[in-house]
Amino acid sequence: MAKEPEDTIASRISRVLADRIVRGELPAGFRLRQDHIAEEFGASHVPVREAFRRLEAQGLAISEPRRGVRVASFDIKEVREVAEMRAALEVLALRHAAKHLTPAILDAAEEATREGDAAADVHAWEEANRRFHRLILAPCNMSRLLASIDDLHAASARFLFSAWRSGWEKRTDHDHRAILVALRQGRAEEAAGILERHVQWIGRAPKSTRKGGESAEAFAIVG
Amino acid sequence: MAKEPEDTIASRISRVLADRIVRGELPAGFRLRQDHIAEEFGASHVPVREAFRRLEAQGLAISEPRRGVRVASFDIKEVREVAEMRAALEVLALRHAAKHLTPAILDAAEEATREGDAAADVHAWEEANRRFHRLILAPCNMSRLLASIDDLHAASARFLFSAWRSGWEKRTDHDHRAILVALRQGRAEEAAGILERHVQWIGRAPKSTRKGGESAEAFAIVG
DNA sequence: TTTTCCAAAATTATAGATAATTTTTTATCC
DNA sequence: GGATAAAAAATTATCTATAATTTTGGAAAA
Repeated sequence: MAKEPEDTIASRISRVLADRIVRGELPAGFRLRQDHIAEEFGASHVPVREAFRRLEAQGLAISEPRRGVRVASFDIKEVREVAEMRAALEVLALRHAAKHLTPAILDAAEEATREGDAAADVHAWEEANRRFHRLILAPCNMSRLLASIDDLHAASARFLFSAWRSGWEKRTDHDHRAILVALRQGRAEEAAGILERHVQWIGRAPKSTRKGGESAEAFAIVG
Repeated sequence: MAKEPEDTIASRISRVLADRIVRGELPAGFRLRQDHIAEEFGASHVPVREAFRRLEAQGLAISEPRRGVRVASFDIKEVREVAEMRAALEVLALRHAAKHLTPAILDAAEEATREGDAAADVHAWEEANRRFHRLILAPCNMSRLLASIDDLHAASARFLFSAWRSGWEKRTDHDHRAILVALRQGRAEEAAGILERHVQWIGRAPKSTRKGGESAEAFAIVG
């Protein structure tokens, strides 16, 4: 039979909850009550508690002993922190991945870029964006590094979805294309430099902000 | 009352087990049986399972559904991976911490270096080394980043302890001193550069290896 | 009306019990 | 003797039950 990625109730619960947190269905500070969640999944609270420990480690929930678990809050400062960590780690991953990249992988990454440009909503864009990054980084073959980057992507996506509650307009991702051009021509360091600046944009207000200022839409959409 | 750092049985178990794994008391591949551990701690297996999830997230254990949890294996490739991640993230942390460093902090870091140089065994050295890094990085005030670095330090220490089963000889840590000199003189970028090279040495065989070759002692002690 | 205290309800953390799976042992066959 | 299969033991994953803690919702006092 087609075996699921993971087989335990705890891992299923943690995946579903992580997804809800990232998508903003569960808002920051929301209290995660173990019995309620257990009931929803038709399980007892034992696997729920295990799922909590996982979410905690991913930075998506915080637990206070005897006082329960809440969806982690995040402010713009933490978004910047995640962006800088991503920049540092993705550059590292790309430097190692570069020598293993094949034309087929780069074609798939270009396809992901096109799908991102054509995305009809923010969720579709995020999925394509994440796929792009994963495609060009996975060949580094460093599983711990990739796992860390995945967790950081989740945090980034959470910010993206929370900031982008309103309409979506298509645009062209020039950074992704420039990265691919550099990689195709074997200029890995240049690609890494573009990637670094690209990811660093997350959580920065774009240059031409109107006086409006504080609005959530005032942040650049990048990733 | 003086409250413990964390208060649940699960967190206590995970801390103790993490320590044993890092120190090599529990060898790679060793099977962690939940009932045995529960019995040792006078607890039930529920908190033990929660501790397992934490160790898994830290990369110290791996869990296969229905087949139990084992101490994570690690080879030289993973040690290098951890070293590179540490280099990338510690440089990032230091760049942010630099502007918040005070003479008092740098004095404490120098004291940690002296204690490392005077250390009588590998455990004392590791403790002092870790303290040095933590002191100069903590002022970056980025909790997620610091937590990641802590986990990577644990992985590094595990390698250090496994490689250094034999005698210990004192030596002087010139890198730490050079970093402190640069920081005292406000040359943060230079300090970051030294730190990067310093951490990158982990898991690299030293230049002047005798033909002996594969022996565990053939790796540089740095960190 | 606001504050303070106390009881009721909800919730967490843990223990003990059970079904299902994996591992080990033992017996059997070639 | 070594391989194989069945039976026994050990172990995992989960559920149900219970003690302890925290939160909630008033009632009494200021």
